[in-house]
Amino acid sequence: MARAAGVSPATVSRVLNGHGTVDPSLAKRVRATTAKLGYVPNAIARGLALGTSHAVGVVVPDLANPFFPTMLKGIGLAAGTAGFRIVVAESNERIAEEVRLADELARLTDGLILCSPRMPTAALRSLVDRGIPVVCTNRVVRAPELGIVAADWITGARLLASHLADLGHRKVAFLAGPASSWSNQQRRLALSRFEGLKVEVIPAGSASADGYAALPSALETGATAIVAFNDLVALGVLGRLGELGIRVPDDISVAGFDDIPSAGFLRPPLTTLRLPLVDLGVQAWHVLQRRLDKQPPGPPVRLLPELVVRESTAPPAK
Amino acid sequence: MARAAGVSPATVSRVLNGHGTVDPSLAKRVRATTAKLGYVPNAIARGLALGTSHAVGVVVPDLANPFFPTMLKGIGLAAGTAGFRIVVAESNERIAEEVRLADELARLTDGLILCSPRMPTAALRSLVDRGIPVVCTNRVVRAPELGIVAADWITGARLLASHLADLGHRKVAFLAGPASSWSNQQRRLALSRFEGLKVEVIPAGSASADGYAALPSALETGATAIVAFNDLVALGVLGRLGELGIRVPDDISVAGFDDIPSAGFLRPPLTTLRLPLVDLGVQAWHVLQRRLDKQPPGPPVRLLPELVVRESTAPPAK
DNA sequence: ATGAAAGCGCTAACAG
DNA sequence: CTGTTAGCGCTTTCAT
Repeated sequence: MARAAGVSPATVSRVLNGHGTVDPSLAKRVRATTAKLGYVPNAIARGLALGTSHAVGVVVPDLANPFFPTMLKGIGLAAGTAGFRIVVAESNERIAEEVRLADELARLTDGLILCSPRMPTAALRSLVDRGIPVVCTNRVVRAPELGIVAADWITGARLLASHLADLGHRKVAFLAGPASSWSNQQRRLALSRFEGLKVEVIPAGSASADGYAALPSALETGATAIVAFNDLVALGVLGRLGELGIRVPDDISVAGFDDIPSAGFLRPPLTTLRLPLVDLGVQAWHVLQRRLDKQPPGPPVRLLPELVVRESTAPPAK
Repeated sequence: MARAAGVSPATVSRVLNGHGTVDPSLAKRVRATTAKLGYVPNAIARGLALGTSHAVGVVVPDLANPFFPTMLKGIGLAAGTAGFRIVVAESNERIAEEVRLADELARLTDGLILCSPRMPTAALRSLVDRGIPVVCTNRVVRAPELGIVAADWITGARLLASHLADLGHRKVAFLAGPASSWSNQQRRLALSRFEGLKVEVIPAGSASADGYAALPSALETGATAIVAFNDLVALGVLGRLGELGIRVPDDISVAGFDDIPSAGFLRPPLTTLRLPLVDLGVQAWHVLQRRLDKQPPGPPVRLLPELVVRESTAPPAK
């Protein structure tokens, strides 16, 4: 390339990166040549020389849950503005896979955003101790150099519990998500501790099929309302309920978490806790950027979910 | 690292990559040292030296549509087995963005998988002409070195049309997707050409909100069945219909395309055309792998969708 | 079987 | 303002 334009590689680098200063006529010649040859700098070589890939790794448990893609939009948006690209990997909710991916991405990129990670705290710490800039979303872990951006599910779940209690419910079934999920623990805890509501915890999972499968057990508890770990699980619940001819909210109330895009279009529209997901992604990027700049991550960012009351919750039947 | 183990870098490289042959005792020492230091080879430098990144880029129009994540699972699975990583980017249905991303990823990776690309054929050809291994899913473009993996929507849509006609429907409304979408064109074409079914085409889009918004126009046509561009759009339709108190399938039938994971959990469960998405992803990888090995892509792979009849379709009311 | 040396494509420091 | 030089961290001939 340099030869084709009759200049040195350094000059090419200068005009392409807008550093130093170059004689306009030379610059023009270089640009003309790059255009003619369709030349594009090799990002790998550039990364090696600069010691930075201008890419960050993002690992998510499950892309099929709209929760994560929505957050990715936010991360991608903010990172793109700063000239960074994101590399996303999916762990399929498997912890070992998650650790492996984080490790691998760390070698390849400048930093990591771990979304709702399920890995042990020690593994998380080890990443940080290796000097890798990492931010963790939806999980709070005490570690000085770890960035944290998480929802305040305790307050959020209390909002929901209080909505249900106000409606007159006294006993609710909570269809729990993955045990290793911090969000799940928080939601369960807040619900259980709420005064005036008896909550039965039924193990379910994070997918619609899990909700579908767990519904009968929830029914057996005699609860008048069902709170699902997330909207996907609630969707499965709604499906099974419809199949059984049990009406929502007349016979039983149902609520979820996350407010995925479909939540408002279901029949009945789902009452749920909305998290500003795009914003959450943007914030995660900003915290990471601070770490990339060798600055401390700053205090944990906590986002408050908003209760979205739709038609799936109502006073109990009797 | 090499010094720490008291050997040359070449030897380290040999034991880590299992190439050449090294004295077992040396190999052991190297391995011990790598373990102690927690040393991991720098993927970037490795990429430069090898001339390959062992990564492929995947660009999708919209991660929020479960269609794409599901396919990504397939690609990731197959690619991972072959020691490749995938880098995914989202174009948000914007054509210019899509072209830019493809371009950028091409510099960074060894090959490209473009999912349902909306870019002009010329742009697609330009990528191929630059010698980049690329495979295109859900779009058929004649170009010798371009790999193609696509659904046979013509046959698929005919399956659906015939199901509807057999039920007794004579007039259906098709809520069309993005005009630049090949799938949309194919589906619309096959439907329109079907004998014995009058189809009214209503512009909608690819998201639930588009279905929700377009429903009134569809109703005005007096159609007894609505076919949505995809399941997400159908979801919006179902939501609006419920809101209006119009019963499905008693008053009107609804069908979609794709069979996203929620389709079976909706009320009523949605009749739709299922594509083996994970398999589609796996196939896309295999075709790309052939190109990475400098082989021709082979003939276009066509997958036949399967009609999944659930409860959202029934004979027309009157 | 092993080490020394060259080079992947680029950028940054240093001369001129 | 521009070319020359060195080097990013690794792999791979080529000698030994």
